[in-house]
Amino acid sequence: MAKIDDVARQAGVSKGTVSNVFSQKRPASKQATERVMKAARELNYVPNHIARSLVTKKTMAIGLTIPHGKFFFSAFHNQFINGVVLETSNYGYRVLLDMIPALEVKTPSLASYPIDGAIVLGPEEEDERINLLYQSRIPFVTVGKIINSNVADAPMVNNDNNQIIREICRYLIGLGHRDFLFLNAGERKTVSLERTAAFMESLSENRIDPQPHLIRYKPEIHSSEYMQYGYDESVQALNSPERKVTAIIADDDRTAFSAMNAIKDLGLRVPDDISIFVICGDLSMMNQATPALTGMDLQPSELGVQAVKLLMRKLNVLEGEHTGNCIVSSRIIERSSCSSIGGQAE
Amino acid sequence: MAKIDDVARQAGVSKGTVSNVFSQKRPASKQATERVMKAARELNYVPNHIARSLVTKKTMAIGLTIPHGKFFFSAFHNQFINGVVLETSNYGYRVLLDMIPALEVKTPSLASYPIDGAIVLGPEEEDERINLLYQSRIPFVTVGKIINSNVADAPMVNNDNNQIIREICRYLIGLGHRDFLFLNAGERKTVSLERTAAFMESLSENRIDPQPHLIRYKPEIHSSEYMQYGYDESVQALNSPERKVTAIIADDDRTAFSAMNAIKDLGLRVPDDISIFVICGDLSMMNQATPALTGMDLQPSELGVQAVKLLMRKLNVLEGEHTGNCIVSSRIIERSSCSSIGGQAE
DNA sequence: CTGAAAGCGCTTACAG
DNA sequence: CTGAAAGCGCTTACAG
Repeated sequence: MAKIDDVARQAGVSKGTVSNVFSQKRPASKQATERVMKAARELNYVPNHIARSLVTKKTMAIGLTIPHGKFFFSAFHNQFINGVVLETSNYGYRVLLDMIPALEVKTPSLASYPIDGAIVLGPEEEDERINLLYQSRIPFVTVGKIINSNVADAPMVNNDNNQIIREICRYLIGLGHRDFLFLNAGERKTVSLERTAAFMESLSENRIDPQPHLIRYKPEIHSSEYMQYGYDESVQALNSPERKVTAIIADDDRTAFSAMNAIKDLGLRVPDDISIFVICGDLSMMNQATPALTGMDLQPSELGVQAVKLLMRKLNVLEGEHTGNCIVSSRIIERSSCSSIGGQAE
Repeated sequence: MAKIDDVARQAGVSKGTVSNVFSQKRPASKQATERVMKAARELNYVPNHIARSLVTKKTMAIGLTIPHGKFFFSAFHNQFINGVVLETSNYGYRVLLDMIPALEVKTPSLASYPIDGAIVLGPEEEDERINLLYQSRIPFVTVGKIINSNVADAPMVNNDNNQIIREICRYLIGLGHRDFLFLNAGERKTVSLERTAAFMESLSENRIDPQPHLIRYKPEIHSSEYMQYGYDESVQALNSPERKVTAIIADDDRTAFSAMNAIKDLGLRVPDDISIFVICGDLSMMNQATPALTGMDLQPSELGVQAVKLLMRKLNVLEGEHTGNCIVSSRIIERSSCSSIGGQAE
């Protein structure tokens, strides 16, 4: 590959001038520009991204650090990433998919992260990703709250999880439900903690005895086992002789689907016997189930867009103050999987 | 951030020795290693990835170039990317999500791609991504055939699209169907060309008149309009008075779902009136529809894994010959959305 | 096993 | 607007 010296020589200018033409950071005369471009074309020259990065200290990439382990994207992640990629490209940046801890293990000779900033998806308690990023002095934003960490000043984009759970409870309790199976997200996810707290509060405000053993957490599992969680937990909760559960709140669409399968296998019906509410699922998929699933619209794609904006602001790529956190709104999409306790469809 | 000179000074060794300790490319004495590590710890030193890249000419990242435009991941892409990310991390590499043309437009001061190799997802006819990559001399593999390009020697991973369409036709024709609506992928995708060719051949081998206007191609659209394609095309094909279509072959799950909605709205039933076959969809989602959808299992995750392996072999990271192309097997998952033409469930 | 020195391919004050 | 030169932070023959 041709390098800047080759172009400079062929165009009869200095390296600095070639640099100016390509970086556009300093003006170049029309004449010089033309000669440089001509030479560059002839030599098939393109500036070396790495060499440029070394001196500018910018990689023009942001990291998207996804949880490690046998991780599989859900529809939510999917849409979130869509939002991130689309918005990121608006600033001329790229997205580096990063499974930091997994990489650490495999690569004894670690090195700095070749990114200008990072988005941390789904923070957990004592999240190593956050500590790593903090130590590396890489600016980052989180999608979800940081809990139990000495790092607490990172901008955050989030849904209003407290509000969301309260709305769900109000809706379901309004239908007469008092006994819930809550199929929450992973146990260490801070979103789960937020939800559980709000759930307990909502119940006690409504003078309902919270039953901690009916709040379950998604294990860290492989995609193929994914459907098993909702199924097994549902069977266990619904199958006992003293069963009282009349409504299931499911973290995502898959969990809800597998719960539906369990309900069906137990000879029960949705929503006549059991209502199902999905917190974060793909709306078009949920609409395709029978009955169509009621749930929240969390706007995952918008979460991604806002996360990028926040980060770009922190990187001074986007102008404007650090408005701090950003809460993306959500609303209930009512379909047919929840009915009043009498069995009467809503 | 501390740099290599700082560590060398503090440890009382040369830069070269510090480098050896971290890169592990040359042996270092136990003593030197310890002193370097101690100094590094004290100074919080980590090698600068960019500086290293500049001299080694390796970025330790591969690009995943996804189609540009208002692109949204499907469940297929989702699983594919999962396979890519997981496998890539096995070699200590990272994945850079790239929407090349989109970036070009936004970034007048273009630069070389900071990647060691690339995976091109869903090649199209005269695909600019492929030309760009080829010009840049970046090794790449494609997921799908390259057609109508001067670049033809890139390793490829693919499903056997010809075989797949033939199997589908055999299956459906075996059920008595002779009039199909084929809701294919995007018009410029080479996979669509492969499928269409195989479809036409299968029909004529069975003495069925191919009806080109019943082969439709997915427009390049936004996620929210995505469901519209299958719906509109289905309505148009099924609504005409002289309708004969009895089976729909749908590219993906969303298209199939929207077709189902259309069928329902027209007062028809699946599979009694219309059979639906999904080529590339999320199997668990398809299982959740009513009726559960019959379709192919294309193993998207495995496609991703094999694409990475092929690329790693080309980059000499993975040993072994360039076995050339890799065809990932597929099979029909029979559920309840296809029945024999008489209306009798299969 | 280790050190001194050159070099990877750019950008950027500095001077003009 | 342009050039000469220093420097970004590493790795790597080369010599020992």
